[in-house]
Amino acid sequence: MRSAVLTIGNLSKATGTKVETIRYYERIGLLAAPARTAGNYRAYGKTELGRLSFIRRARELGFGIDQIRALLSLSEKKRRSCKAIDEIAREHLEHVDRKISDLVMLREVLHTTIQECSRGTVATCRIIEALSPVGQNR
Amino acid sequence: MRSAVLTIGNLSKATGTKVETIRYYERIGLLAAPARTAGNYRAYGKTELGRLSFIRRARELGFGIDQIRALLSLSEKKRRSCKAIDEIAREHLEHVDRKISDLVMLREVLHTTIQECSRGTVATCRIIEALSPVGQNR
DNA sequence: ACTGCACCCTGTAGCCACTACAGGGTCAAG
DNA sequence: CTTGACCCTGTAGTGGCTACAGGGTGCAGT
Repeated sequence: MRSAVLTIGNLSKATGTKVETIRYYERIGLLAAPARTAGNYRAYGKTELGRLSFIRRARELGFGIDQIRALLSLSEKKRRSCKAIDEIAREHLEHVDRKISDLVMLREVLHTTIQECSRGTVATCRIIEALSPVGQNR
Repeated sequence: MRSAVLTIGNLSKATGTKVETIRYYERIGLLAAPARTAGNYRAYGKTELGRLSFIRRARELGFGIDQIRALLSLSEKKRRSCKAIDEIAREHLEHVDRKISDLVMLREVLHTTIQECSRGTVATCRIIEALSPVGQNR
C-alpha cells in the first residue's frame, strides 16, 4: 500500500480544509490541477497533501495568498539562502504588530466610552454622544 | 446663509469619506437618498452631514454596518433606555478583545519561528520547517 | 460664445479569501 | 436497483469599500 489516492473529501478531512476551499486554491493556481479518476474525481497523493498542509499552516499564521505563493516557490530552492523567506516573515510580523497596536488603541477608546455610559436614557448616553458630531447631540 | 447645500464632494471633504463610499452608503440604505439639484446633483444638508459623521466615527471604532444601522435607529429614540446601545458596544468590545488575543498568540508563534531562523539555506530554514508537515521537510 | 477643466452622474466589476448554493453525475452498500 | 454519501461545474454572495468607463453639468477665463 504505497501512498493511497485521496479524494477531495479525504484531503479535506486530512487537512481541515473545506472542499470548496481546495477547489478554490486550484482555481487560483495555488494547488496544481490533480490527476482524475475514471469518474472524473480529483485524485490526490502525498505531494498535494504536503503542499496543502503547508498552505493551511501559513494561512493560520495569517500569511496572505501571494505571500504563500512566494514561500512555496522559495521553499523549493533548498540550496538558496533563506533571506527572502525571512523577509516575508518579518514583513508579516510587522503587519501583525501594527494591527495589534491599532486594535489596542481602538479598544481603549471603546472601553472608556462604555465605562462612561450612565445606563440612563438614550438622550444622555455617552456612547451616542461620543459618536455624534459636536452640537448635534440634542 | 442658513445651512448651505453641500455637493457630494463637499460632504466628502467635510467628513473624510470618499465620494464613492457616500454613494455606496446610499445604495445600501445607510444614508437616505438626498434631494437633487436641477442638474441631478445630490444636495446634502446639515442632517446628512451629522449622520455621515456619526457613521464614520462608528466605523473608525470598528463597528460593522449592521451595528451602525442599529445604533442610528436607537439613537433617535431619545427617551428610551440606552441598554440596547450599551449591549451593541459591549458585544463589539468583546469582539475586539478576542481579535487582539488571537493576534497576540499568532504574533508569538511567528516571532518565535523567526527568532529560530539560522539565516542559512532554505534547506535548514526553521520558518519553512515550521510550516512543513512532519517528515516532509527533506 | 467657446473652451477647458473640475466636478457630478449611473452602472458595473474588482478586491480578499473564501462560502454557499443549484443542478447535475458517480459509486458503494444493502 | 435504490438510497444516500460523495463528487462535478459554474455562479453568486459575503463586507466594506474602491476603481473604472462612459457620459453629463457648472463655472472661470478668454
